Amino acid sequence: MPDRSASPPDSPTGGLTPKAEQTRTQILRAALDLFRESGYDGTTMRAVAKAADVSLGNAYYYFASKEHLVQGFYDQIQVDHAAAAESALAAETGFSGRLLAVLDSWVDVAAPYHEFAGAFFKNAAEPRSPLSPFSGESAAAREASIALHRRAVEGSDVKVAAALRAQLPELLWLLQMGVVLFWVHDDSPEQRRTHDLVRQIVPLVDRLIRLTRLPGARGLAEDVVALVAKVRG
Amino acid sequence: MPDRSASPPDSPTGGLTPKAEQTRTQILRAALDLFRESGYDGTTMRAVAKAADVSLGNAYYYFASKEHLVQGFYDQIQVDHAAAAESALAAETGFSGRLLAVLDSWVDVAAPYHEFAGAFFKNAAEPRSPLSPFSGESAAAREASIALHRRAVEGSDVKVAAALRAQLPELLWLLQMGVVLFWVHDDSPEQRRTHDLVRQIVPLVDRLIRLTRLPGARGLAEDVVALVAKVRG
DNA sequence: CGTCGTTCTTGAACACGTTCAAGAAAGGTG
DNA sequence: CACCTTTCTTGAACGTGTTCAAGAACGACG
Repeated sequence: MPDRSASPPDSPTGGLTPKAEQTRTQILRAALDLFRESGYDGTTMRAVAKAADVSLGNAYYYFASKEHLVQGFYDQIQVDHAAAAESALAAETGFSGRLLAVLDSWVDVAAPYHEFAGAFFKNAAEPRSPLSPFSGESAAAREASIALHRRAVEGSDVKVAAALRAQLPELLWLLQMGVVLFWVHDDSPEQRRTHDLVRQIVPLVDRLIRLTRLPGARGLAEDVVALVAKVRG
Repeated sequence: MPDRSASPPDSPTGGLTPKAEQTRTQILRAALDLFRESGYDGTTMRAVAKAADVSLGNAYYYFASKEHLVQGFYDQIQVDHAAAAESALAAETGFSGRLLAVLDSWVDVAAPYHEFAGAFFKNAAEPRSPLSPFSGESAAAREASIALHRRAVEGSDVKVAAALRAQLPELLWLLQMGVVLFWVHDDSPEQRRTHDLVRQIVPLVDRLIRLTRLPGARGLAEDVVALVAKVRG
């Protein structure tokens, strides 16, 4: 009796895949090409299968759904962002500059996918979707992104209230999610408005963080941290 | 020659509808009932049409798509919220209490739709969707919601930096959007965690606002307002 | 080699959202 | 009343994402 719930390699480079891992990447590559070319809705699973030289059913053997193909896009952009941010970070020592480096490099890296991203962004917003940035399936990418912000913080000179320090990278990641939300809605050419937003908001964040060391604000900062900690669980 | 782009009453209670407006509400009512009962994905347009005693094609004559049926849900919940918040506001004079009244009453009013909301929330997140809270089609509901927050601010004793005062209702509306985002992802029974979030974040916001009058923070507040103003355009 | 269990592959079939050509009612206008 | 235009109504048909029963290919063990 064949396994009813035929679950193939589920993770990007899942543990269990002999050599037909190649077929998987073949499908994924075809999908990303078509997504880029015709957008998400404009790309049919039949077209993906044909471009990858497999049958329709076979595509579904490797990817549980069309949405799952998008996870490949996530992984790709995350890797690209990590590389771009890393080289931008090398040139900056101030906190402000380093945060700007991380945020701005994301906007640059994501630029080619802007139109396509708008079309499938809705899927990411669905709570139960594996594509949600808060989902368990996205944990790896999320952690990697938070780690990037941690590097931005730790490599800098920023003085921050002790209680806040540990949580800061996660809060900055949240800020980045906000930037992404804005970016997706940004119709301006070259996403100039998102660039402007980033450039203006970074010094504000910088000042806000330094403010947390003032007597009147420290307690507030601690409460914010406590709130985030409680709410995250 | 019949009008090719057969556009029927587009707005909720659009100007031009003789008496067959009744058919429209009939369909809408059937849809909302089914949505509540079986969720968004579990409800088919065929089922809606049958429940409303019209043909499938006729449902599409009145509503351009399944998503457009959801606008009815939006309108309903906004009206309910306005009423609930109004009565809650009557009992509160402090800013903190008034803000809590507005946010908490939303969570209460929306509770019956929590499961259903999660299923279609993705549509609202799509930039080009008319259901997006930032879209032109949602402008009316958005304005009404902002007006509610304006009432919360103006009826209270809060002292806020002048520059911030005008923008505050809009910022609070943004805060509410954040609460909605959290609510949609909230799996806890009765959405207890969202209630906790609201109850904890309100005093924080209260303190944060009062802080904007301190010398060290006032400039920052003004810059935030300037940023929001620029970014909104 | 033969046999069995697992992994992989296939295309037909299903249910759905949506479109469309065709026509029925309804509402003037003479 | 007859005629025409506009509004409304219909169900078949299309293309889509997804499922499924059936079997091919493969690998291990005797």
